[in-house]
Amino acid sequence: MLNKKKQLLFEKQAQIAKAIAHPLRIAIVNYLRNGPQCVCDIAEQVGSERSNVSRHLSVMVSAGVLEYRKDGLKVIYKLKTPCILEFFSCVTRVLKQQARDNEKLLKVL
Amino acid sequence: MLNKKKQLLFEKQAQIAKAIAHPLRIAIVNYLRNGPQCVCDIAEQVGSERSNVSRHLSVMVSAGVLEYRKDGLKVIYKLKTPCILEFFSCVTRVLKQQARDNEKLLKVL
DNA sequence: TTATAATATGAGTATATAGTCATATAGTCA
DNA sequence: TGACTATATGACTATATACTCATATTATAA
Repeated sequence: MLNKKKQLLFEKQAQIAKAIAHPLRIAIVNYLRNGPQCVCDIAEQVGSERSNVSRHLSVMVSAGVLEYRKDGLKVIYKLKTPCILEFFSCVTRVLKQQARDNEKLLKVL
Repeated sequence: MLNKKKQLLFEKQAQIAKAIAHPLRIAIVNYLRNGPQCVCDIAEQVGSERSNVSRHLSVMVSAGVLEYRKDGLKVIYKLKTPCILEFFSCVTRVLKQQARDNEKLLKVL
């Protein structure tokens, strides 16, 4: 059985993972590779309502993945911990492995 | 706006992120660092019902994060793409940053 | 064959999350 | 000031996810 400390750590880690575990949020993180962007441009880029994007952004801020600054009317969001991007290189490896597996399966059929 | 290909990629990536975005699943992945384990031992370790653990395991298998082999009555699960573990080193960095931020905040109060 | 054990899964409930619309808030500028 | 713009949020609905219990499936071994 796990102790309380470990459980708390796993919950925190899960919160961060959850913060990026959504197609729209991944699209946002991906867009922010190019540098800081306002909500309106992000919404335009990912093709969703501003109110919806605003919510997704605040989830990622709470999780510590993004940070923002205000600039006049606009609010500019940016990646806080760019190591998040490393995660995607692993994810890509997983996807490539899946593709190879599917290929093998196809040959057997 | 995003094209269809990108959207599909982001959905796949989100599926993988979702597969580990849960405290129990993180506990499982963490336990599997030590090597392959059966459902009963995993359930014991993480402190949850076997049926529940079994479901979590199958989610991670579908996402390509885990794989399994049968051994008599037991089913042995293991990490398929250990690079998933790298994700946690980033997550740890995020958490440390949060801790630093909180410290700063405390000093201001 | 029968009893037992490990695992998986259907069905149900409870909870969490996403998305939309309307509205509030705050900054800009004529 | 008043009109306008960007963003955030409350309230709601729809959907997804987690968990539990009962049951099915599969393998083992007496």
